[in-house]
Amino acid sequence: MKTQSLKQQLQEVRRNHIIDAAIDVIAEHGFQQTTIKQIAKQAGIADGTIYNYFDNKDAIMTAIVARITEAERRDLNIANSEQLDMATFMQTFLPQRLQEVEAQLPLFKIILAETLNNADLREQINSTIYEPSFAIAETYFQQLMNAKKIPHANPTMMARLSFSPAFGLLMLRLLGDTHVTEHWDEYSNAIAQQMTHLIQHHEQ
Amino acid sequence: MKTQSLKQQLQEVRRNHIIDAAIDVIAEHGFQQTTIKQIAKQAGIADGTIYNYFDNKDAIMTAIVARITEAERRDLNIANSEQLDMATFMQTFLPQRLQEVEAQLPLFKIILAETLNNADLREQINSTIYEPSFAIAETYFQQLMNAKKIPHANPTMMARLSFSPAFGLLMLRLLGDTHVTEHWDEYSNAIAQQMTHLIQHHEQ
Amino acid sequence: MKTQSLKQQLQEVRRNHIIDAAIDVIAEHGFQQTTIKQIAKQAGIADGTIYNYFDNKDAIMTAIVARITEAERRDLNIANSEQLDMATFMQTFLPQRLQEVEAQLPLFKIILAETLNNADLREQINSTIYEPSFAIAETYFQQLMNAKKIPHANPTMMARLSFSPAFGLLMLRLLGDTHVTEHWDEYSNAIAQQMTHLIQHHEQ
Amino acid sequence: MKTQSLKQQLQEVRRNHIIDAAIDVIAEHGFQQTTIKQIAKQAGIADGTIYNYFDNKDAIMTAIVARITEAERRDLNIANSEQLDMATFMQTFLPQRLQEVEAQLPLFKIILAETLNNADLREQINSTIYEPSFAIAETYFQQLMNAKKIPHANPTMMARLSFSPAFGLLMLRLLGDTHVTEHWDEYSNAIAQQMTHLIQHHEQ
DNA sequence: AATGAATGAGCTTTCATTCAT
DNA sequence: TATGAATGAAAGCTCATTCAT
Repeated sequence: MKTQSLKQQLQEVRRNHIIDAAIDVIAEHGFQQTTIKQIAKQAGIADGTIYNYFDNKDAIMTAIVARITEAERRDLNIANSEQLDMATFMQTFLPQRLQEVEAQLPLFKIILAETLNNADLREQINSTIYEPSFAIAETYFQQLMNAKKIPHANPTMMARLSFSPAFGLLMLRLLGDTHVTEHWDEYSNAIAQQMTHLIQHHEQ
Repeated sequence: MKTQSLKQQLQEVRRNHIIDAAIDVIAEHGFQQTTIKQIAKQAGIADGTIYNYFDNKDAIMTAIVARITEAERRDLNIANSEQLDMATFMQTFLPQRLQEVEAQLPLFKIILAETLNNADLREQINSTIYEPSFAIAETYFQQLMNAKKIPHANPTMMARLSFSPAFGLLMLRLLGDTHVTEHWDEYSNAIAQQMTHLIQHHEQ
Repeated sequence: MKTQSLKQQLQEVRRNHIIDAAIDVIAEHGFQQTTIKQIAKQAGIADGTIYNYFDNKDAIMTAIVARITEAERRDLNIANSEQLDMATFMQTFLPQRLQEVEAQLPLFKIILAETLNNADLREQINSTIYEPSFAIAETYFQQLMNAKKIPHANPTMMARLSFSPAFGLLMLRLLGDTHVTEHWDEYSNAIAQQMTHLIQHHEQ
Repeated sequence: MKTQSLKQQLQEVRRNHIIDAAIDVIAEHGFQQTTIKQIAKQAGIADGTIYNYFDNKDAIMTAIVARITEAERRDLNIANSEQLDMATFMQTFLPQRLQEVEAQLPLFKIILAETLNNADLREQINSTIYEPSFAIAETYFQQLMNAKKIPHANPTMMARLSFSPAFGLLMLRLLGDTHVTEHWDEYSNAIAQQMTHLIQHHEQ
């Protein structure tokens, strides 16, 4: 555990306050469309103050990405360490995570939109989150195949096909589908079931 | 069919030429990051000339959206009119459409990114493309249910769950997943199968 | 001779117009203290227009320096090519050049002030103007020494000592000495005489 | 002598400490380019503390100027009071002072650069240092003329012409001439000799 | 119709200055 | 008195848009 001086802790609090404010306004209109003035206003501070906490506007995006990256790394570690059996994973862990996603929707929206437009960020997200996540899934499927618990197939493709429904559902949510938004819990459960089903009956 | 004067037809050709150029450069770095100068250069014309064909920069985005809207409307009409049976639809029409998507990836990317950032555009896309498409699917599923060809379920939710895998796969592609990109045909076929499977065995 | 298209000539004219305006205002308050807005106002154009002719503010300084550099190079070539004997050089060429300096005082002031504060510019001026000028003078003195027309001495030091009076006078002028300003012609003649005298009676 | 309270003396010490720090950093890149933060850092204090000793940034420049002004006034008084004969002045006092200049080069550089850019400061320096210095020299030369120790001439012009070599040499030094920098003692002696020579043989 | 130079609003960023601690 | 975070005016620069040619 890190011990921080009071001053450092205050700095951290204020920095997070700015990131929160930034997420609020950026989620509304996108990163490029959001001005430093807007973020400052949302945070209730002056424009210049932001530059006491971030080198430049891009550094705010970096901090937002770091937030997701750290959250994901934590989750990956959990997923890795818990060594759940498939049934538990699919019926308990996955739906839970999908439901948790709800709290992070603005974050996902920001990063997704920016990732589509920014090759550097795309590369970064790919190498720090996306690929490691799929690598874990692939290993997992491979183990299940070796143990004959699921039919033999290409684990790389299987991983992508298995997670596509969840990705797609997330997109529908982000694009503002009313029914998905209003019945998010049902959908997330259904998707988890779907994934289980797909994995069990997978054939290439 | 509208008959257009030669002058109008020429106008239309040049307008489309500008839209093509715009799609090329916008797909690279996003709409906001693309300048009128870049579009003009790509189109081989002067900045000012663009304003003879579009009221302002936003109108270019509107035109890009219109292009997809029209393509979708055409496809919806076909889907509607052809009255395909489910097997044909799933095994022939859908994979074909997913493969066709490849040619329109830049277009999807642009519109997706912009849709995430722009509430007005989101609303517009929802009402002109998204909702009508799902409405058709819902009706279709309802008919299948009534004919007892598939199990009874909530067609609204079923539609969304059925198309999520395809949406998700498209996202993986847009986010630059190497394996999906390199094996697009296999993936699109697999997704079509998956959708069929999901619909057949749907239960809520 | 370069032949330029009309468009290029117009560009050149407008560019020079901006440089002229820049010299006017910068000579008043210095480069750093002068804003793009001030230069634009002096030139009678909008701020943004300046950026059609210069990449950034520094490029304006570079252009100002280039003006002096080119003028100096021209003069160095003349001095080199004319192979003047010492008497002619000291009594005709030098006073003439000192008097001509008057027209370029604002330019000298700007570059001098900036040179004192900017190590990069200092290095550039040193290598393109300062050192080549002294190199010519040193060679010249060396030749005179070899020909026994002047006493033997260290030509490097001699060059610097000989030109110091002229430098010093220029400084007095730039610093606003009233008497020097009002009797510039007399001073410039006297300095030329002084230099001749110094060279003739040089001893280290 | 003023008697100051301990508090006042401490104040004075800290104030001078800040001025020293300011001279160090300003000499590097110029007054405008130097920030209060840089000066504070160099002085080892906080930004805000500077404002306990100076009203604003300009006041620091004023203090730097005052330092030179006082040094000059002290020297002028000495020069005035000592009533040196010309030979002693030229051969002893002047070279000594030129060599002393070396210690004050950063100060000269700062003030020179700022004087070129700032008309108010120029006026101030002129009236407090420049003109009084030349006035003394003029009087001195006048006395020598009256005593027939030097040829009759215009003492105003003579003063300026006599000191130009020293000014010029100082400029070469400030502009970074390598040879002058590395042989400063030789140059300062030579310049003193030169000035003597010029005064002795002066003719207008 | 096509051009592209000119425009100026609006952006990011800097930094002298203030003031609560 | 010393601190340094907060402030916001003002800078350099970009770029959608206009319009004389």
